[in-house]
Amino acid sequence: MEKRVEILKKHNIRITPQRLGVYEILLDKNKHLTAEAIYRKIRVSFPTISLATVYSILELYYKKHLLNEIRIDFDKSCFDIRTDTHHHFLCKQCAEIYDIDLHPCSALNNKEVDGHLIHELQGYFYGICSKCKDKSNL
Amino acid sequence: MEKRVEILKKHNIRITPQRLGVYEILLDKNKHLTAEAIYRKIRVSFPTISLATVYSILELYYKKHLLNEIRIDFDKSCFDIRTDTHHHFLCKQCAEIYDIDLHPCSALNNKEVDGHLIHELQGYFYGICSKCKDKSNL
DNA sequence: CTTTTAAATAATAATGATTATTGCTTATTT
DNA sequence: AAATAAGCAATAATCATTATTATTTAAAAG
Repeated sequence: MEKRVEILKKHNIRITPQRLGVYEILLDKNKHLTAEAIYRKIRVSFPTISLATVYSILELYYKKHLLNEIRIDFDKSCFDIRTDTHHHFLCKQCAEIYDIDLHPCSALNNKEVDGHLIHELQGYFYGICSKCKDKSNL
Repeated sequence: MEKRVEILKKHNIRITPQRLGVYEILLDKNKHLTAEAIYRKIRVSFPTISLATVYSILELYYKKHLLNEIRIDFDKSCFDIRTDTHHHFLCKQCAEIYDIDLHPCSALNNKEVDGHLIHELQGYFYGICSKCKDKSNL
């Protein structure tokens, strides 16, 4: 059985071409896509798909823990197939989002802070990315 | 000169009753208010104020670094007069937002991650707060 | 203290991301 | 192959935030 099909079935998700299409786009190297960006991409293979369908598929995947929704840009959500805990950096100049892996993150090693039970942690870094920094220094 | 007036003047902000009112509400112990919540509170003393004015005052204060905007709840921004770096916890049960101060935060001590220049860091923790946890354990 | 004028406010409309609705279509079950 | 439960497309609705504009007001100057 194909890998994508296998994963979706494992999570009790009914297989449809639209769902496979969205999943494939998410798997692509280009990460942190907005719903709108996914919509634009999937319309190449599914010209009649609607944006609402993209949202509903993303919501389904989120509930099944197949993706991570991040809101580093206040205006819109981005979606990421990486579901292990990691953080994000948003460049204020080029708007690119980078993954950030903090190795010895004290906050992550604890299950609690101030007596509160932690289920999830999102770290959002804002600044100027290395590429833009280099360009300014020319 | 009154304290609030002094602070606003120091930041080259023209004094208006509406601005003083919003500032007073932000100073109140009840932190992390949404624009809507601030609007509801200030209408007691300024019944004709409009929500757009509240937003414009908040934007002004943000640009002058008099407040911090957080987006721990995806749906709406919250505003906080604490401008020093600290993090936040959102209880999934009661929706209360708590301040989190991480003492030895490795991420904060650095000015860079992966070669990117950090200007700002927002840490959002999600889970069950101590109060709700205690209630469940009765 | 009045006049001036540049900025702030109120009222309202517009925007834009996300969600809800509904009738038709498709995937699984019988 | 028929039945049925779920998914989809199209579209409308929602809701936070932003833009617009005419009116009002705060600060500066006379």
